[in-house]
Amino acid sequence: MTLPGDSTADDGRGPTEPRRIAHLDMDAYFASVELLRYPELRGQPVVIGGRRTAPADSGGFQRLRTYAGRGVVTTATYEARAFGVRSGMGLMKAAALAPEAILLPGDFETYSRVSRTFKAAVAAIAPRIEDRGIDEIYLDLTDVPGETRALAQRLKDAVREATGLSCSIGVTPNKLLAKLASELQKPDGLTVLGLEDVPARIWPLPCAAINGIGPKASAKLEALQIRTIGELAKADPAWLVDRFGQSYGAWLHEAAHGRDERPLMTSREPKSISRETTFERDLHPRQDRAELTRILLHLCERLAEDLARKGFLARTVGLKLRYEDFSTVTRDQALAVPIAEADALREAVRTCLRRVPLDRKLRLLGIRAGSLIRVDEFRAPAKTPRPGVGPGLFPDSDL
DNA sequence: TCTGGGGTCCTAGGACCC
DNA sequence: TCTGGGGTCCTAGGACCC
Repeated sequence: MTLPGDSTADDGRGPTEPRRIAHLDMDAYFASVELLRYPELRGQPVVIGGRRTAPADSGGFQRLRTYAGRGVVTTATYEARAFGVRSGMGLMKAAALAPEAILLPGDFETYSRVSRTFKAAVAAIAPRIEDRGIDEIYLDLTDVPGETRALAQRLKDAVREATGLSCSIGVTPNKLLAKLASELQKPDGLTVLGLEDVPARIWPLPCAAINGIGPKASAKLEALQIRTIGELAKADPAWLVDRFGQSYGAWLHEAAHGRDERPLMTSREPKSISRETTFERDLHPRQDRAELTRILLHLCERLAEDLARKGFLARTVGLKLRYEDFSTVTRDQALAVPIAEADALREAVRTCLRRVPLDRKLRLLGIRAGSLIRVDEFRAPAKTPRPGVGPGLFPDSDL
């Protein structure tokens, strides 16, 4: 995937001069933040995940084996990973692997605050940053003075100074390689690679190590006898295009050779805001109608709060249902007038709800505000009348 | 052991307009 | 009477990422 890069902009470098792009990734982030708070847990297997339960136990920590529910592992310490525990794994499965591991509920407010702290520390040294979520960023070091490795070490030191946490950094000519490089020596890693290092350092890795090759593509490649990035690099591009389509096939070939011209995105506008929840037990649209209605109204209120706080209006509203068999359906509704209030969201959701099958138990409800526009860029044509609100969201006839 | 919650991007068909 | 191509919007689903 080659986009016109910004590497030849008017920055004094020649057209062939490589960029210096860093990927900085916090090590076992949520778990590491918790270890700052509970140093006595250091060295133990600790798993973050699940919902905050009632204040619970008297002083002690909850053991994973006592968990019952539908939560997944958000992060695990390296000690817990040694038992095979992985991010995204169901907590019940993790409990079978590491029953004595400590289970802590996530505290996202704290993780966000620490995230802002480490990003500010980095920005003081390298201000061109692409935010990639709570625990990772890309940096453009091209115009930051200093020898590459020393500069990367300075960044690591600044993060540790500001937060007490370790991170791993990869510095390479582009984002794709930087992401791969930051993983190579985790935790507390520092890896500098050039394009010439790709055969020795990148080609032995499995294809799924590449950002953008997920479980599906990986399985398909494996079925084609392609397991490593090196094997992918040797595949004929036309053959890849035949099997993966023009766009993805061509990108696979470029990625395997470590080529990537994507520029850093130092700012972006959100495209959608959503809220969803998985129930503790599956709910039936008929028998549990009242509870489902209550949950959906609560989601509308939370989404309305999000929109108001961030200053956006929605021009489309989406509904998402997940059935007991994990199959998922979505319905979208475009709106003549952008909305943000809970009542209006509820009316839009009601029209979506009329278009989905409600004959099976549900495990998840979600709603989404899409095609966002900023409140201050939209001048409402006076007061628009809203449709009246009825008693329940789920229509009697279907339920 | 059945799989969270918040996002982005891509594809593809149909409607509709020029 | 039939054929057409391009562009945009809407909708649904799916892959992928953190």
